[in-house]
Amino acid sequence: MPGDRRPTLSDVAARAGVSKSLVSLVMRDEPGAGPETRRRVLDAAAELGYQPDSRARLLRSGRSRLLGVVFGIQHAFHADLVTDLYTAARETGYELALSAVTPHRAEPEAITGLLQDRCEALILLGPQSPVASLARLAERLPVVAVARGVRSPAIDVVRNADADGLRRAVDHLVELGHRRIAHIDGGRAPGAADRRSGYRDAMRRHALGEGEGEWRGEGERRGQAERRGEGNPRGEGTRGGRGRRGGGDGIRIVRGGLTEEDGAAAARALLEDLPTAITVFNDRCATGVLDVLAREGLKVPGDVSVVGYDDSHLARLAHVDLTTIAQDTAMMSRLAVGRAVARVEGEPVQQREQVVAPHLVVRGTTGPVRAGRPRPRSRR
Amino acid sequence: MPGDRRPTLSDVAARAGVSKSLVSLVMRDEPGAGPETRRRVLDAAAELGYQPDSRARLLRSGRSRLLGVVFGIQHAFHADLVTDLYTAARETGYELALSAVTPHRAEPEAITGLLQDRCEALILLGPQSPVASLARLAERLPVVAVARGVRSPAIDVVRNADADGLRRAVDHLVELGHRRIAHIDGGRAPGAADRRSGYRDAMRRHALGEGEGEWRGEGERRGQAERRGEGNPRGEGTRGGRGRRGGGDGIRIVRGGLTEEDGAAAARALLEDLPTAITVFNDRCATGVLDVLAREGLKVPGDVSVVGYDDSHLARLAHVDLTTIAQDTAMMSRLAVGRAVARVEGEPVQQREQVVAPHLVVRGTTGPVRAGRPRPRSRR
DNA sequence: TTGAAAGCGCTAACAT
DNA sequence: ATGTTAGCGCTTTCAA
Repeated sequence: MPGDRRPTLSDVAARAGVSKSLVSLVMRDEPGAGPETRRRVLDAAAELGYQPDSRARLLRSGRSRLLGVVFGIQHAFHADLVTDLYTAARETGYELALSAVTPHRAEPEAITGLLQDRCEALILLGPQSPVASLARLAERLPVVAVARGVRSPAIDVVRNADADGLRRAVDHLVELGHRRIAHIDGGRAPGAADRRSGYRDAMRRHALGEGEGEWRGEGERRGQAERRGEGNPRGEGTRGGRGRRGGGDGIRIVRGGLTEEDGAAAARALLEDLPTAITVFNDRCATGVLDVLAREGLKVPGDVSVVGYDDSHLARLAHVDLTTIAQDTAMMSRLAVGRAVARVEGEPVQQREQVVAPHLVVRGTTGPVRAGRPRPRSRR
Repeated sequence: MPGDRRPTLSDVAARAGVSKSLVSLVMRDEPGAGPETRRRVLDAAAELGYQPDSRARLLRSGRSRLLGVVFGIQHAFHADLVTDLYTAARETGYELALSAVTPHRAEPEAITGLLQDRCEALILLGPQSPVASLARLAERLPVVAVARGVRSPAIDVVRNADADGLRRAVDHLVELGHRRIAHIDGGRAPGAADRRSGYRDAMRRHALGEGEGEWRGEGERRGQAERRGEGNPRGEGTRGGRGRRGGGDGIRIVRGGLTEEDGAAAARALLEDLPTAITVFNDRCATGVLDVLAREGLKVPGDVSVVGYDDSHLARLAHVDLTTIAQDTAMMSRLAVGRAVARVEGEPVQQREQVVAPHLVVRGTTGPVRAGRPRPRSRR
């Protein structure tokens, strides 16, 4: 019952009739113990239900072999990354210490916890802290930012080529014959600026770039500041912008966001003058778009094609079956863990930033462009 | 830079010109140090960027003040719980240690990690392990199971009154005039059996209970075994059952599951003979139902009313706006943490099982029953 | 191959 | 109010 003291190394040693040192060796699978001794020790440990105390172990050895991971508990994409991070870490002999960012637990708090646990490096998923404070953090221990480009020489970055991803989405749609292609963006979310420019570049490359209009309902101009992605990417300023176009092809960017709701709002804004294809900031947002389209009685991909981003679980669901741009989370996780370990072990490092190529996953929401204008069946 | 040794208590003591004990006291905010000393120590600590080493601290004090939390990283509902668990823990002076279950990291592994961290109690969200192994675990330390009823005297349980929840859903629909009410269940997921019986009971109480038919496509009969909720609740046996009814009111249960996909499949099965209202195992599954209904051109709640379960983020999204049964995650989290702490501190405990009442949250997917039969616009 | 002893950074008990 | 000492459970010398 919970009340007996837990067995320690000494208990095992006593029971096996050997010294603590031997038990220590055996438990860590180090060479230096005879086979017979090894067996006796293992038996004793099993009988006592001995579990090594990681705290004492790490205290003494001076290192924790712990990689701290900060993630947003509400982010499906972070969940995918964490899953792969566990796998990647297992191969390196380091353990993961998880610390969640929640609506009531901000990033600094999540980080502090990990520092007290003496993590040897930090892997931050989509970090929201200002670059300056991340840089300060990096003075204390290696910091790897994943899925957000951080412009600081002190911080390693693993991200996917966002611009490239959107280029692939547009290329795919153009191949299918689409010319009226809109983009629902991610506002100030990490990666959103790059995805916007990827969309813009691709449109121009296909000679669909003329006639770009205002895209923010508030009439606010896009500035440099937003490229830095500072501030909270969620929950503010995501009201759907009004896409104003007089017809013809052209770049058309509507303010979206990270959530289903953002996507739904943006989709409603597009209904006035529907394009034949929509590229969306991420899968979650695309789900909201699909939902609105369905309620309007529009066929996907018959009337409108939709491309998401992330290849999250959502996209793979049979009834969603979303064509999307996949981020290679397994690769990104391996790189993040690898880099963290390299820094901890003082290995030389080439490039501070590692960019992973995304790839297109064609599913059921994209198809050839149709003749004639789709009409929404009704307004909700 | 990462390379200088981190400052220790002794460093701070030396810098402040006092003993380690004083620093220790000050850092823990314990009484016993003069105000002047306190200030000097705090300054020194700040200048050095000192962070206490939780491992050493806990090693020495003989306890970890750590509550281990095992959660499924893909479960949105678990994310809500973890969010609230952090909040609840903060008030008790205990810290949370998170350990995720992923597709490549099973529950036993997640638990082992926490044991090595010397957690003083374990809070398991929707544990999947067999009761026997949970009971064995409970011999070593207090174990609290959340959101799954575990029938073992050794384990504390915090769950919501699932049957009651479904009763509320049915009552609500009946008040709106519905009589043809179906239930899409959660298969063998934790809580699914209770929700089924809640649905059944409520239907009978409203004299809508006659005429229950087969509900599993496989022709399999419901047995006692499934009530125990053993085995993997995900991914198997979730093919949509065929609801066979000849018209008239009655109990109608269709096999669903936990995911959007399960809901979509079940909804398609219902299309043949559409009820006026559907109660669904959970919000995620209900989302799949809504999706299929929208694609069929059916109005919600005009043609069909839908009630979910969980009041997860999904349900709250403006464009989903799902009427649902809310589990009080804040309360459940408080109870779970409270119980874990009580066990750790040896306080006497009344009931092993704490059941939280769910409540109805009326949103936009339920409305008065309509005259006439809805017709699906088309088959997908 | 094995064992004895020191000490990781901290807290608790006991001085002063 | 402050300092001294011992020792948590383990790993790491170092010696046998």
